[in-house]
Amino acid sequence: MTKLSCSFNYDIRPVAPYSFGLTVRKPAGWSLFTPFEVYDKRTVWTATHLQGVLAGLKLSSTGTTGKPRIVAKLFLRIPPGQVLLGRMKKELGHNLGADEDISSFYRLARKDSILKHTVDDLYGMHNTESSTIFPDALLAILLQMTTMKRSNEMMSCLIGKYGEMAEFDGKRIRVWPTPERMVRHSAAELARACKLGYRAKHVVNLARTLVKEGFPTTEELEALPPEGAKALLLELPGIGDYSADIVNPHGGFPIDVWSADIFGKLFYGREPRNGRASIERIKKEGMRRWGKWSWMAFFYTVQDLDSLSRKLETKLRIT
DNA sequence: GCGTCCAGGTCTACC
DNA sequence: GGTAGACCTGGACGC
Repeated sequence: MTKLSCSFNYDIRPVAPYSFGLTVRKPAGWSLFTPFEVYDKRTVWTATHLQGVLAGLKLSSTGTTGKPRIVAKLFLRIPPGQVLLGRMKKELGHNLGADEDISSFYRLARKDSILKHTVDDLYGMHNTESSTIFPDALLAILLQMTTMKRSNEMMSCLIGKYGEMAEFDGKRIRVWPTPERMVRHSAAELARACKLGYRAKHVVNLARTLVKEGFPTTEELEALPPEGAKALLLELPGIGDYSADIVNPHGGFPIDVWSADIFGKLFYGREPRNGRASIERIKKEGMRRWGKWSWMAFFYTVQDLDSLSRKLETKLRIT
């Protein structure tokens, strides 16, 4: 347990439209930084690593979607220097999607027969990300070749046993483990403790690669061309085409068996007979249709399945 | 109760 | 360069 007793208050002014509620607590249940964060009406308590430092966060909205304002309270173990604090604030704003102008995506979406519904339903929702690729990469590995129920069990166990606990503002929030923490453990131990099966060796090998060879941060990957970033991600153990599209901060169109059913119905009016065999075809169609906005299109669609099912009179598989 | 199949992919050996 | 088969685990299903 790490006590974070040093705190700093400041305001974040996101680029409008920005819905705080939809962005920090996404309709499909995707967490902001960790599955163990706590919500209370217009406030979220969460924790993550900023500039490599464990940080507790209390975030509230005092604005509106059209005129957004986030009141942030940052909790740290020891006082940082002014330069480091400034970098952490900037990184947090970026990770919250506060600096992202989504107006171009909205212009495309308004003309699209599927997306026009999603941007009405989820107006102002922004994409969010972590400072390093490790949490998303772990998530992607734990989603592979299993049911959602078991993925969630593996994820909870991994974070519960190996993630650091941040204590601040009367809350205790556990965060995704860092690669440095994971390299202390063997694949056999992880397989036994959290029943990760063959995924355990991917988790350990990935952590070892990141610690030993280093790897660009999310911000550094964003500075590369999208395909260059993806090529680097594909070199990592346990990361294939689908996982790379989840992890890539440029976004991708991460089609797996589950989403192939959904987008198959949306594109062609019916679920593919063989989901796995149709992945390539459906992925190509999504990329053709939405281009550089493919990730945002994917993101908005999967957050809005319930409403889309009703509006398009198409039963979409929620889980 | 037991055997088989398969689930929100990736890797490797083989051709 | 393309592709079949193996890979942990546990729930669903048929018998």
